[in-house]
Amino acid sequence: MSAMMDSAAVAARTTGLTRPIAALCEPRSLKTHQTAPAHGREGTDPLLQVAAVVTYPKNQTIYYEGDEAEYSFRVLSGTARLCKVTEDGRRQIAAFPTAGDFFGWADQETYNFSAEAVTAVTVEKYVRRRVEEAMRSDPSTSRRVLALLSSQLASAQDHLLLLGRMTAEERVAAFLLEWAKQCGDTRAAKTTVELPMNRRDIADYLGLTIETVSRTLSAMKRDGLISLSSTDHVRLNRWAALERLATAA
Amino acid sequence: MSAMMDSAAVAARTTGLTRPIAALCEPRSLKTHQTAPAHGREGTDPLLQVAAVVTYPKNQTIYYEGDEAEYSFRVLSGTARLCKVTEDGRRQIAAFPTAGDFFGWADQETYNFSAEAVTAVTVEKYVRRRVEEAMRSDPSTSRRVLALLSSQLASAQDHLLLLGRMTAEERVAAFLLEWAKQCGDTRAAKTTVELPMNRRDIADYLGLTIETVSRTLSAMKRDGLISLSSTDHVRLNRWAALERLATAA
DNA sequence: CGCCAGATTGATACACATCAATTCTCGTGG
DNA sequence: CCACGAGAATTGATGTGTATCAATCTGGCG
Repeated sequence: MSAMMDSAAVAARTTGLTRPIAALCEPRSLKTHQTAPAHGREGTDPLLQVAAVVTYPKNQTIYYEGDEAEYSFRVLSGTARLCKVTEDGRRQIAAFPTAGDFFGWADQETYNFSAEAVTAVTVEKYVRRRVEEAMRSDPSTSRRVLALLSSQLASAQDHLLLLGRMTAEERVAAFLLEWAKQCGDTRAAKTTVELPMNRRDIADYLGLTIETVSRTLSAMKRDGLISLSSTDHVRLNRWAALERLATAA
Repeated sequence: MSAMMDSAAVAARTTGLTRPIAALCEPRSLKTHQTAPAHGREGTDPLLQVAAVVTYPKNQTIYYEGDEAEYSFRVLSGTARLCKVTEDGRRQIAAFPTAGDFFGWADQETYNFSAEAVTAVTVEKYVRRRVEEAMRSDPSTSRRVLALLSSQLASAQDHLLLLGRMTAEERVAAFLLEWAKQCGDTRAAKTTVELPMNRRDIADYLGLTIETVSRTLSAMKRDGLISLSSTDHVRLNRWAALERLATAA
């Protein structure tokens, strides 16, 4: 996923692609990597355009908390982060949207979290007003959006338990498993997870410090739970043991 | 606390009232008739029922995490709590739904948090399948549900910052203000907030222990930020100071 | 009045943060 | 190809905020 990063010192580039709203209503899991969509390349009339495909380079801000919530997004490839920073610099990351994930839907006027690119990230960018129109005419669109939202809600709620009640070790274990699962690595005995984000991002997601994350990973390595082939490649050696930690058994 | 417990050794009681789905979406009025009282956690024919008004006594479970998510709810009066408990007994409360709040919507098959009555709580109980039908025929219902869901999502995300990055003092300040605001007490210089939940509930909502909550409240009292006329009536003496704490300035 | 669950307060422990060096990684240019 | 930075990660020493353990205290109720 770092292949395209360099060329992306350029700011976000908007293609002229038009995407059908159907992409939102697809009944099947959206977690499939879909590369360049069918090139419909119809008229560039912005009014006819429902979704544009946009790529943001690593670390670029997609939108700021407080911005008018004019667009919503669906990730095609790469990883983003949704975060909030206090006045004195403390940061909390709410989620790392990856391929198939939806973000930026706000019913209020403004976004209440910022969105940034962890790696170079390609998204479908929807004009919210258009999506609302589509929902009005097509109930299945509503259902799809509803499903996406409620799955986001469930994730956020699960994360509350992690932040409120889990130990550092449990948080890290939960994080590794969550990432492994969503990478599609289905509990194969020994899977290797690639972590696109750095230690600070992980720490801010887990409500810990970089040092604690690092120490915890080192301890897990020492105990044989994981192996670290490189700083961002983790092999899960003892899935069951990690599961036990993650569920706070 | 045992005031009503006796009369309420009985399980939740379903009144004969029929509520139109209109409560969820102003314009329409699907009418159904359903008078069967029936005790227990169900007992009425769900197929005929769009929304029944049900009252749960203090501390009764409305549904369990993992139950099939057949109903969703809207609070008419009283306070509920949405919580999750780990195998070893740690508990996290995600929210305290009060009048007007919607809960129990899950797109998955099962609830992923339990719901319990903090005080006696009266709710509108919707058969989800019916709501889904209504959404299919009336887009405004979808919009309404969507708005409710996304506001829940925003609250949950805000709470992530609190649990992940705030100190005990900041958490308690944020909690008091949140409760004061949602009680409609509009920043009158000195407002008194009534807390329907006990210290354990507060602690489990804020990711702290009872002792820490208690100590923090005592310290705030000592410093003149608040007054405690009784254990569950807090007067906010210095709103601005509390706001400063709550926003982690 | 006296019970008892809930709340407060106190003493101490400990998990994680903070402060402070290294060590690792990797991109860059000689 | 290797030296060289410089940021990122790790590791170490120490501090501290909150948990834990343990008494009281309080207020509603029989």
